Amino acid sequence: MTARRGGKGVTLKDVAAHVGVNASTVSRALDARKAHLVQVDTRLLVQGAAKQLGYRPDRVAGALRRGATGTAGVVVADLANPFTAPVIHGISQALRPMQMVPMVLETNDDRSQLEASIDHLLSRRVDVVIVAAARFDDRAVLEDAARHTPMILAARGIPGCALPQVLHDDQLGGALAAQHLLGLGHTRLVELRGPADIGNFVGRHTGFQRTCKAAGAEVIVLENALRPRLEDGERLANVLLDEHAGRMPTALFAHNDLLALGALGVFRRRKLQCPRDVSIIGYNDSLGIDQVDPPLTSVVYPGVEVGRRAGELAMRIAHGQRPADSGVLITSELRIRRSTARPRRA
Amino acid sequence: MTARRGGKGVTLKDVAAHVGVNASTVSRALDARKAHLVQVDTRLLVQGAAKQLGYRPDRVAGALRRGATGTAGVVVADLANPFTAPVIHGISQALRPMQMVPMVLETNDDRSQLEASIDHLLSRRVDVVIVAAARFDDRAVLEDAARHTPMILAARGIPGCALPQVLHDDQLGGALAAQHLLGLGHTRLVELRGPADIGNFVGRHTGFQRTCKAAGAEVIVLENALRPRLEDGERLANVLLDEHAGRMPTALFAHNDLLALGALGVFRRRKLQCPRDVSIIGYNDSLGIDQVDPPLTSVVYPGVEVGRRAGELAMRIAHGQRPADSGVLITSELRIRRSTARPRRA
DNA sequence: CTGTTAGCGCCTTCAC
DNA sequence: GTGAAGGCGCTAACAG
Repeated sequence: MTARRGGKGVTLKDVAAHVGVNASTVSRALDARKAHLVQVDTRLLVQGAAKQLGYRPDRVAGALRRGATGTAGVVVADLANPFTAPVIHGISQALRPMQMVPMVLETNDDRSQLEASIDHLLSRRVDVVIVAAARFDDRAVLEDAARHTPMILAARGIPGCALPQVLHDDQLGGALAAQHLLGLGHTRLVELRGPADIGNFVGRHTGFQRTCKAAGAEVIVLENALRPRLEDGERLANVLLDEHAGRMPTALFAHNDLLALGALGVFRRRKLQCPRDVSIIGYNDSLGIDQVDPPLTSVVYPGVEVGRRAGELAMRIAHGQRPADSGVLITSELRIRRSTARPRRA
Repeated sequence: MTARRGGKGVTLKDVAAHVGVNASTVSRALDARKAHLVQVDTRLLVQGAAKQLGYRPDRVAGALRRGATGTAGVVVADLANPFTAPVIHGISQALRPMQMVPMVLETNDDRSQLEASIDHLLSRRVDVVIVAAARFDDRAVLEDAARHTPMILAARGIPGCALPQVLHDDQLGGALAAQHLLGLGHTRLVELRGPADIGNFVGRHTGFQRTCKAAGAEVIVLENALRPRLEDGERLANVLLDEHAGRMPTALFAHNDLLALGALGVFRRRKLQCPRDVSIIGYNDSLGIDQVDPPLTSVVYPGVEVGRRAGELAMRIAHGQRPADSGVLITSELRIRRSTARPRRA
């Protein structure tokens, strides 16, 4: 079927020679945008020969010539975090119709890996970079890189950053969580906070804190999680039980479902029932979280939507349209399940 | 800090002009493998100038010249499936030290999208392709593509395929599941099978079936899931309850955790208790599956390991070492939790 | 409509 | 140890 020459690929020249025309003609005949410049019968001839010889355009050479590679960089913190995959999935959805391909790199929330990733991507001349791994102190690095290649922030924002940002409204999410718990009658609450240099967690905290304050409720302050994972949820829950035993809160807002699950496990082991003794509310509405015991109330994180919108914005930018809306906030909603209830009579 | 010229990037020539040497010298001075060919002081001069001007090598041009792009294609079925992320994570771990960058494409288990993905990747001249989305009838397409660019199969195998394969031992996994259930005393079982043209599910089925047969146990045959997701688990569980009400099995082996969770939900709604009325065993040992009610017994799928091994093999191949071991099987283990128990007295 | 020419930025001979 | 030249495969600009 597909032919091959001496170990190397078939080039435009080969096709041209085979048909007996010039390489430029082949180039034009095979480019949808220019095919009309070529006489119908030669075009057909060329297309036939191309298929017969198994010609596949070399987009590396094309990219060098044109200055556009048809690739987008995607920088994420951690692929293993269940929060990440939907975002990439959304980005991927937006790229496909534009025939763009993502290069996906992980930072592990490490600054030098972020820099290395950006370096790789810019060296490979991606047309645009989507950063879903930003921490506050990465701002200078990112803004600097953006002077060479357009960049946008997705999923994780940096306040005041000059780059376009496509974010979820974490502040609203935090407020929704607070409203729900306050509405149930809780007056002493606690937060399991994610790292303080990641916008999402700051937003969730701000929204939650502000809403609780306004209602005159008490919020116990715990240290932030180092990484918002199961183990840190366990650690913080133990701290809470050990150091605040006298004044246990009746409700807990975890900045993500993993932290919530960690806490839930510790509570169970230490004989506290949810929601009887503590109501728990998570964040992300992760897959399967409704099958947990008890099914977890959680703020929906619309990861696919965030990714898709970021991807769409990136595509517009890559194609030279610098759009007016240099910021998108995607709204939240709360999925109420059985892990939250009225507090027991005090 | 970083400089820029009239909207374009800094090139080798710019650095050369700045130092007053030839571009070849700059090229050599900045290439670790050739730097020794350059006098120490000119080398330092060049390196200084490069940094000062903010020179960043153009790997697109380099790739054209050298014939290697330093990129690997990664083809997955579905990024939103929790099974996928760990595999990519593992691949990513293997690529990083080799300074290679993955281009990640999704097929949605659709043949034409698989072909389009491969086309994209080969056009962009990736050095190697890792396919983690293979279905049995993709064999010809994949083997054909492999004549142009080295390809390997990861996570999902095709029996008898000529490409190197890095797989998990699904047959062992199915056997482990069966042994566990048989050991508990179950004699009438059922399988929630994934699609029949995906190697993993065929392997799980074979291992399970064979082990049950050898023990003389009865396995109820249900149609395969169309997609191994929650909804299909629900659908098949309903089919089971509606059509096999008279002879309900006491144990269920789901080909993945999502199918298991779907079935679990239906059973609960229809007043069957797990594990009292039905034992359930899943596959993948997904994150958080131990927090479900009841905590799910599951066969571990070592996705990160599979990805890492596949990535390592791909790296060796990309660097020209065609290795002897054209197949790797990664072992399984069972995580026993509370969703499986002895059957009730019949 | 088609051919010719001239690079895109880099790296690898081959000279010196 | 360094420079000059050529070309990877493609496409845009300019002729004809």
